[in-house]
Amino acid sequence: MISLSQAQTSMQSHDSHSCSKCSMSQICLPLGIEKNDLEKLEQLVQPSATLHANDVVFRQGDVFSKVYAVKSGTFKSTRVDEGGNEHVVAFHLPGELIGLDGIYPDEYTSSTTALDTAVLCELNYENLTELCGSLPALQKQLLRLLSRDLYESNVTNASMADQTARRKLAGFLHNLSSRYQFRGYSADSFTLAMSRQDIASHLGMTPETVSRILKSFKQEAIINIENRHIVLADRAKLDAIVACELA
Amino acid sequence: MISLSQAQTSMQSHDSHSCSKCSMSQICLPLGIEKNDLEKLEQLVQPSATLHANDVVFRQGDVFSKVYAVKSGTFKSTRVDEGGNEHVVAFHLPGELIGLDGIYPDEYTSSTTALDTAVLCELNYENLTELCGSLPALQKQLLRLLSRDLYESNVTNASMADQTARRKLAGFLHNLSSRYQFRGYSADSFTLAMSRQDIASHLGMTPETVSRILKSFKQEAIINIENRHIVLADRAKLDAIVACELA
DNA sequence: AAGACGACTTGATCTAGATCAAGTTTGAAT
DNA sequence: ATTCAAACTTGATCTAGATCAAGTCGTCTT
Repeated sequence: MISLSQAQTSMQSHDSHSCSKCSMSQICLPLGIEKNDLEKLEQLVQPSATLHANDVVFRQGDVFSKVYAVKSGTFKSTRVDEGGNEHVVAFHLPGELIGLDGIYPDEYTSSTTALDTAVLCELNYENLTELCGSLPALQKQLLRLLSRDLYESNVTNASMADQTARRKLAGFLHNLSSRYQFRGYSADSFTLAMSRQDIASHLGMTPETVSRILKSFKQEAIINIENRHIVLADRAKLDAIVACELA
Repeated sequence: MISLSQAQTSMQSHDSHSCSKCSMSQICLPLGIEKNDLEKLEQLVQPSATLHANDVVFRQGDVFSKVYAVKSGTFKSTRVDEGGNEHVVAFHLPGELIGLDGIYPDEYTSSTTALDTAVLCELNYENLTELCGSLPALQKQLLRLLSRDLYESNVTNASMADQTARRKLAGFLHNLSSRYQFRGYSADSFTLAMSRQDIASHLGMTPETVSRILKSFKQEAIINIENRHIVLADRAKLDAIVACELA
């Protein structure tokens, strides 16, 4: 793993950046902002250099000062709890904000690392909230994105408790698929950026169970999976498992 | 259960209200706002009539328009997932905001009901965000409270996955205790407003397991529990279970 | 191309907690 | 006070998934 200081050094900004040219602008913070106001937001945004798998963005406990928007690539946030167990709290796709749960405690509550080649946009939180004061549309969108994270976290909570491992995993694939589709990628065919171990940790099960259930999904022709490339072959069956209509 | 319309009728506002006189003002939205600005916030706040156990505040799927601050009493939010299973997503204590996860989808994502005698403060969300534009301190606090909810939800997630039922339940009692203490109530002696069933649903286990583990905690002199009144008798042992230092 | 270390899979066994099935207690309503 | 239904407890059994233990495969390094 790359050290924090190394990671930070590697995140020198590129010179040119423009939210208006970014493919995520209709999903990310700029959504709803007038074109002439967009410049003000762009002045706050510091794009990162290209990051690689295992590069660390920030560590749990670091003083909170910035939020990050995913421009491309995938990230995971992991948290070590009071008992010393590490859990994958969330995966982050392009257009999503990272670090918002650090606002309240004024420190990051989880560590975030890149899972593949990725680029971030860095925003100083103080400056962002200040700008929100004069751009109602920006304030609105920031609150919307925070609310979405809260909603996603609550849903994950609900679908993790109780449920069988099959259903959790079906729900996870379904969720990933929707998020890819929302971003204009294929809903049925994508590459998992995370390891089986990461998936297991996120869903509260063991990697062995993840492996066995993916295999059973494949045998039942619900998915086709080859290493980390997955094809959702039978959406109806997958949804039926999520909806508890199928064992 | 009282119907939505009944509940709404029962929530006629009281005439007088003042955040400055509310005992939760240093925990709730008013935190950090100048005294002369506080009036503007107070004009937005509509206090509810006294609510009683099982009164419904809003239902999952209702159009989002208001957020609610708990003035007194306890609430639970429950969500029915795609599979038709109901889960307790969160419990809400005085000074906490309810409904924030409805901002993004523009509808409430869970149903909220009172667990005991309680009073709410109702705030129109549009008016609230508008006021945030002119009161930076209010904007800051709203974002902080949203962030706190996100953090709490993530932690719940992490501590629910994986863990033994003993640890989940110890963590739950620890969390409740901290929140009571933060509000100036006793950290070691309180009454559970929620049923064993609700606790079980929130933690992803069965009521039988909750019952058995509470009994074992009592036998080990970690807690003393009589119906819904609980005394945390051995904080060190409880913390040790949360920290996985004790079976 | 060889080596080596993770990542992943597969199988055998074990157990925490679910499920099923009665009880018992509690507190609200008559 | 009595009744009743819901909340809670207790016990017996069962099972999904954890754990333990070898494997095999993939990919990065040299």
